[in-house]
Amino acid sequence: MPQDTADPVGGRAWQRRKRLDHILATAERVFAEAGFEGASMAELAAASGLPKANLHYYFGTKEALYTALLDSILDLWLSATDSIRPEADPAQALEAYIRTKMLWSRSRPFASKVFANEVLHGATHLRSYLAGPLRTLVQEKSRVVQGWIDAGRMQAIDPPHLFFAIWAMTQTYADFSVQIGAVLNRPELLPEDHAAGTDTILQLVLRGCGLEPQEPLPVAEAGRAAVAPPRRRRRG
Amino acid sequence: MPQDTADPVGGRAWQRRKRLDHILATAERVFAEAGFEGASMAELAAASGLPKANLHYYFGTKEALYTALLDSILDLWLSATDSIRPEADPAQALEAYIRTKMLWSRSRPFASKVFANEVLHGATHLRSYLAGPLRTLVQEKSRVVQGWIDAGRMQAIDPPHLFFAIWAMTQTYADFSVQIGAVLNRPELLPEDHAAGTDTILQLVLRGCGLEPQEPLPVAEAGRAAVAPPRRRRRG
DNA sequence: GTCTATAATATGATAGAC
DNA sequence: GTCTATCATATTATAGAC
Repeated sequence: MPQDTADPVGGRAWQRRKRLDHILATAERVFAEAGFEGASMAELAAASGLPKANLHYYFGTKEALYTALLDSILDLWLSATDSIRPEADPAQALEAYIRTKMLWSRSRPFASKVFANEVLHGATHLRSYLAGPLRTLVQEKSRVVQGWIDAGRMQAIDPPHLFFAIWAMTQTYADFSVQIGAVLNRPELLPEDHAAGTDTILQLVLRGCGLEPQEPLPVAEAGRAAVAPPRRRRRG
Repeated sequence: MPQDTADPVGGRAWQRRKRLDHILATAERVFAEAGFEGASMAELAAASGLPKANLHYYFGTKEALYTALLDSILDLWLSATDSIRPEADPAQALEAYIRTKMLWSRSRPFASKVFANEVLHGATHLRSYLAGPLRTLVQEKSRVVQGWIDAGRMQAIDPPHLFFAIWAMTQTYADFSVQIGAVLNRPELLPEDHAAGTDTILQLVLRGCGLEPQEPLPVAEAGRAAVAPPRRRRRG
């Protein structure tokens, strides 16, 4: 061992990274449930099984820990729109986007809640992200959607507001899961609830954009037997 | 003045009521911006122009003030679904409901944020409301919607999840206004932004439920001129 | 690098003068 | 009824032993 700058796999830096990730994962849950001010360093320490001072050693301040957590969430956030490309089929692209967002609401509900809490309270730590990368992304993807509209490939709609609607409908299954669970009379949301939500959102967006196969419409002519529900795959 | 139990208009009780309402109105804004733990009694006092002890005199504890505020918000909340009645026209009823919800997102954004914050953090103070009056209401209104579907008056859809989607899309213009404003590059949302949002939500829901006049659909046949946007009244 | 003990401050709540 | 002064506690943060 001629040099002590070496840091092989399993070394100190890796140990450190592992501990940082463990703290961040715990903080995601605690901050999601209590908010920034509602969560105390004592609570965060207890939840991660470490002494309070240890958290300060790794992150300095509570706010630094919080912003590190936000950064780790935003990394994930921007990549979801990959399916929205000019050459893609509009229906398939929107469906893939909605399914991806719904998957995250189920797999990363705490991340969604931390983000929601931050925006709800003014996005003090997110201003530059919202007005920067996010706005750029929405502008870019809106041009793609507008291109589909101009080419007659889908019904006209205001593209940015379409994105706002999709974000709202998908993220509500994470952020407002307590309300949805209470209304559906469940202790917590089941996979089939997410599946039914996905079906509903897909129907609203795809039909709303004129992208669903238009089955015989039940317009003014009642008296017919109830139309069969347009059940999609992955039904619960 | 033979009896001192009299309390005419302009009397002490009225003064008291006025002051309570003033405190609640201020608290709505402060709690919306900071959350329950994030808002301090000192901040609430400063915002309402009263000494801290005065707030404690009127409400006792911070939590009592907060729950009083929540109650005043819930009173408003349940009345929005009045238009959803069996004999109503589905399209008109849903449109009226969506417009009412959007109006509140514009006129009472702080109330919406307080509610959102409470649900986001587990709805500790709202459990009985969510599992009680709200669930009952959703069940009742879902039967109405299912009746419309069974009568062939609209496309099949999962009624509770339709309500979740409408809540999410409309309330996002209050709860996430900071994000929407940042993306649209505005210091704050303009009336025309709310109008464009209303148009988008109406299109998704009404067309999504098979309730919009089905204009010539731009299905597979491109090469045609861009279809005219289905602009609704009150456009910005 | 890790953790116990403690400092410095902010907060919810109240006693008691007016 | 109203408000100033103050208490008791909880919180962030750090000093310093190991």
